[in-house]
Amino acid sequence: MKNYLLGIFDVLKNKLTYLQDVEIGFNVPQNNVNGDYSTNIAMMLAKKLKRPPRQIAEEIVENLSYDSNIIEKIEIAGAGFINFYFTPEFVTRIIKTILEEKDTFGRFEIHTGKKANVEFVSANPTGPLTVGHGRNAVLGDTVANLLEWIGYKVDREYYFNNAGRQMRVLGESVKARYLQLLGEKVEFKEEYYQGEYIIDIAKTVLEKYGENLKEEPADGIFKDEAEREIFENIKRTLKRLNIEFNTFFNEKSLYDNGNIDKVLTEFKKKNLSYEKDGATWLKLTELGQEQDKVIIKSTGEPTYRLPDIAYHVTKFERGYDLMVDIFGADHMATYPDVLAGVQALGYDKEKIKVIIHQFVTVMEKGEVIKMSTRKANFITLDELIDEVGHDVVRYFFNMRSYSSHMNFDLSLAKKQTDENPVFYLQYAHARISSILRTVKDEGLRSSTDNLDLLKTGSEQNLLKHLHRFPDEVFYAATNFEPHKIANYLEQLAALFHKFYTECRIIGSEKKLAEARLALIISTQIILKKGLSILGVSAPEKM
RNA sequence: GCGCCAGUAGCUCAAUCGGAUAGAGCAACGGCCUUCUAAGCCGUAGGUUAGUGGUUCGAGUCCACUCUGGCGUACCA
Repeated sequence: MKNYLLGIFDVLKNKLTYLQDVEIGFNVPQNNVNGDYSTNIAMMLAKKLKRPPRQIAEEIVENLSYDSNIIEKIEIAGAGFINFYFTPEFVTRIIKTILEEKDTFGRFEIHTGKKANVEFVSANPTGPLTVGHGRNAVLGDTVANLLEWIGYKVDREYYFNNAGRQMRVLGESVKARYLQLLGEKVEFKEEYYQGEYIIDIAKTVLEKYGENLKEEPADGIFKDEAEREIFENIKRTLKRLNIEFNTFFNEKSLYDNGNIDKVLTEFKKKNLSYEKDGATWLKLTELGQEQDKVIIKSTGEPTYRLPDIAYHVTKFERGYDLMVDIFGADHMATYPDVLAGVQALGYDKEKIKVIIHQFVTVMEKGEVIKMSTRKANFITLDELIDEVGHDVVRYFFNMRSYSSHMNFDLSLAKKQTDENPVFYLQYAHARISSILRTVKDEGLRSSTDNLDLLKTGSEQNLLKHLHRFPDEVFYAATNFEPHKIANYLEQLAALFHKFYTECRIIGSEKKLAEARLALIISTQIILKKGLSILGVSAPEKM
C-alpha cells in the first residue's frame, strides 16, 4: 500500500516541483476513520510555500493520478492531512503476495552482499550469566536477526578477556576452595568470588587432577579450569535461548598478533599520544573529547581503551560494513573514547553503531536485588529460564524499547506466566494450526480465487495489518528496535482473534470458506516469521 | 558538581523521529462456550503524559529551569 503511494507521488513530482526536495512521509493513522494511510506533506510545505495547508492539499489531490481499482477515495481532513482509503479488492491482494513470495516476503535486499558484525554479551568468564546479561543477549541476537532480514550477512561475536585482575581473583577463589576441600584452613577473602559455583569448579579440579595441586599457582590450572567450565556454562545457557556465536574473540590475541603495538605506533606517529607521570596518554582533547585519558598505565599494562580500539580496528580489517556493539548502561562513558580513537586512525566511525540498553531492575517480593557477580547475590539467567521458559524470556526482553529501564518482578513473573503476552501470540498461531487440522478432515482447501469475498471489517483490518509487515521489519531493522516487531505481532494476534470470533470457516459457504482459509494461512505465515525474528517458537498446539 | 538515560492509567510498558480523540497487557468489575482451541472475544472503570514556562497551525515528543530515579564521571573492564 505504502509502495503504491510512493509510486504515484513520484510521478506527481514532475508536475508539482515543490514536492521534489522534501521527504514525503506516510503513516498509519491511529484511528482508521482517518484512512489507511495519511500524509502531512501539505502542512509541512505550508510555511515554505507561504500558502494555507488545505489549499496545498487540494492542489496535490487534484493533480494526483491513481488507479481507482486500488485507491477508493482520498480525503483532506483536519488542518491539511491527506488521507488515503484503499479498495477492499486491493487490500485482499496481500494474500497472494504472501503465498507467492513465501520465504522472501518481508525480506529486503538493500544490504545484500554486505557484512555486519554484532558484538554482544561479551561477559568475562568469571561466573554464570545473570538476568542483566539476558537482556543484552536477547537484544543482540534479535538485532542480528533483523539485520539478516535486510540483507546483511551477520556474524555474532563475543569479546572476552581472560587475563587481567578479575580472572586472577577467580583463579585464587577456586584454589582457596580447593584447599578447603582438602581440609586446609585457608582464609576465603572477601574479594573472592562468593558463588556456590566456585566450589563446584574446585570439586571438578579435585576429581580431575587429584590432591597434588597444593603448590600449583592460582592462575594456572585453577584459572584455566574455571574459565573452561564457566564458558561451557555460558554457552549452554545461551543455547537455551537459541543464541549461538560465530566467534569468541579473545582480547589476548590482540597482543599476540601485535595489533596493540601497531595501534600504539600509529598514535605515536600521528602525535596523538604523550608520556606523563610514567604513563602513556591519548590526546582525546584533540579528538573532540573532554579530557585526555591513559592508554598505558605506569605499570606498563594498557587500560581497556587501547585493546578496545585495536579490537575495533580488526573489525574494520575483517571487512565489516556495519559493526554493532550492544552495551549495558554502565558502558555509557567508555565508547566515545574508543570511537574517537578509531576515527583518529582513519576509520569511518559511522560504520559503528553503539546500542546502549538500560538495566533490568530485578525485584523479588518488592525488594530490589542488586546484582554483583562477585558477591553472588545475582539471579542467574538459567534460573530465570527454568522458572518461566525460554520463549517467555526471549519475548520479555524483546517487548520493550531498549532505552527504557525495565522492572522485573520475579515473584510476579512466576505467578503471571499464563498471562504473558507471548502466549497470546503463540495461541493465535496454534489456533490456526488447529483450524487447518480440522479443515483437512473435512476436505476443505484454501483458494485465492474469490478473495473479493473478504470484505467484513475484521477481515479487512487483518489484511491491512498484513500489508504492513515488510514496513515494520524494515523500520525495526534500520532503527535497531526489536520491540517494534513485538508490538506489531501483538496487534496482528489481536486482529486475528477478533476475526476468529466474528468469522467462521467451517459452516460458511464454500467459496468464502476457501478464501478465509487463505487468509488465516497468510496470517500464520506472518506470525511465524515475526516470532522467528524474536527467537520465539511458534507451536502447532497449546 | 558535571555527563548520559529515563519519569505516561493502581502495576509493567507502547505511542511509526512534531500530527488528528495518548493506547495495550496485568490487576478490578460485568457479559459471551451443545458449532473451527475461552491461553479467546465484548463491555465498564481508570490520565492535568512529574512540575513550571517557552517554541508553532499542532507538543507525551523540541528548548530552558525545577523535582525524582538509574548509570557513569579511574593509571577497573
